[in-house]
Amino acid sequence: MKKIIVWFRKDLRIHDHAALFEAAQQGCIIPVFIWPSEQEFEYADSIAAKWSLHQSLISLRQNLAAKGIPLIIRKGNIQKELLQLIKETSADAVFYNRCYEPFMVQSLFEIEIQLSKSKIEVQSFHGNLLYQQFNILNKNHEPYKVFTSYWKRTMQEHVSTPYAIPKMTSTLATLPASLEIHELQLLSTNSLESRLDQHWEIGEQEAISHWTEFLEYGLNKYERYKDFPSAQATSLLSPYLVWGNISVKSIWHSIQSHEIQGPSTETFLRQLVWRDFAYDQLIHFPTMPIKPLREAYNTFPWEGSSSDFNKWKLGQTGYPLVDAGMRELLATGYMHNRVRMVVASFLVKHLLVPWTEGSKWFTQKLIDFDVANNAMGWQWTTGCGIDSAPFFRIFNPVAQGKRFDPNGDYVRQWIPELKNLPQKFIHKPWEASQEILALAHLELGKDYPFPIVEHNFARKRALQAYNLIKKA
DNA sequence: CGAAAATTCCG
DNA sequence: GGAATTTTC
Repeated sequence: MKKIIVWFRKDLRIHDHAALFEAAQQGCIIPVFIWPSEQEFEYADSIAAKWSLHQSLISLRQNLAAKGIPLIIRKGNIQKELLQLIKETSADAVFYNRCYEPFMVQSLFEIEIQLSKSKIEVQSFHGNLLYQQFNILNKNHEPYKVFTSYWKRTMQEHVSTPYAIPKMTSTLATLPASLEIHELQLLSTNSLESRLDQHWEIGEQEAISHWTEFLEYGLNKYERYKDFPSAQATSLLSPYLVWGNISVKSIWHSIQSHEIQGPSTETFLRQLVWRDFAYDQLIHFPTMPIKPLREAYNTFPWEGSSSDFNKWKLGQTGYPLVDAGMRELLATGYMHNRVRMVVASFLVKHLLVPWTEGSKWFTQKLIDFDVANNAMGWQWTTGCGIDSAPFFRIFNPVAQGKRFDPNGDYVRQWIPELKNLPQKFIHKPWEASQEILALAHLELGKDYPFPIVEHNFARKRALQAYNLIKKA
């Protein structure tokens, strides 16, 4: 019987897993996970996402063990470890679902050369996105540069039917060596990250039950409330999509077959397609995580100070909505999407700190950190990306607060020192009179900072900086 | 006529 | 997002 290594990477599940299903049909399977030791691996510094990887591996190992299949875990150079494993198990084939992280693509290029030399069968499958991106090109056979066109095009594509959980057999008499999950050292000893377990339950079953509940009770409210951070109306699916606890194709199909359809359905599907669009960009522009797609931005006169950057990180900018978001991130590894846009815009445009610095902070802190989404998000905000917000669209943090957190509930949740301020001043405490501040037991400059930069000044300064590269 | 609302422009 | 311009009543 053919022995097939199923190489798990960002698809840590047993449902709708193309490589696992096909391998199980064709032979006996050897499931493998390898944590790359190279610093170039995009998730090497992702403290929060590594925590969720740890949980995801526990879940995958249990789900496979329940079927009598052991998961082999390794750490090191993936090419070396894979070749070693093939030797140890005398495997005939390697099956895997395609991943698009530049590090993985580069490593795979070398691995496939090695494997073809040693006559090992290699099969890759479509599994982690809705659509096969190399099929999605515009009429000039170029990648799409506008989301709406991309969306219209993908709406005409078929999303392949999810795979069932396969019957699996393992006939290995002796198991190759495997590390214990904790030996991957994915858990940080940092006190902030060790509190992630108070906010999240990560795993395949958790992902599915979470999604089922959202589909039943949350989706119909999505359109109306998704932009209000205090409404908790988003799906909170992103942490489960990073390591593939749940299959995005399964999500898509469960929405299609759901009896209740409404305006929320399309809005939600668009969000899933944005994720595909991010990967489409990453596939065509692998430098996207570190280089602006619009070249003029290579000479942008960034001048932000490290002290401002630190205040941003800690949620001490003096703008309540910005600070609430940054504190939510520190406390939970998560931030509402609307607020992500506001804090990112503030860092880049009000503080003139390079977007790559903000991107690094998100890389470390976000539980749902994903290379493609994060790079697209920062380039979108900065204005240097594909179909991005133009640079001159500079979010006013006070106006955004009034619009999306009208009662100030979100601000009060994450900035307790402001909790007694009346609604009128919750997004601009510096305008409150001494009397009102006293009543709210708030001393500005002591309990909560004055704004580190004035909005209109910062706005003009940003536009001036932009004018310098605009001519180029 | 003037104020307010809608549209357009910038990328 | 915000300023400038045009349309509406």
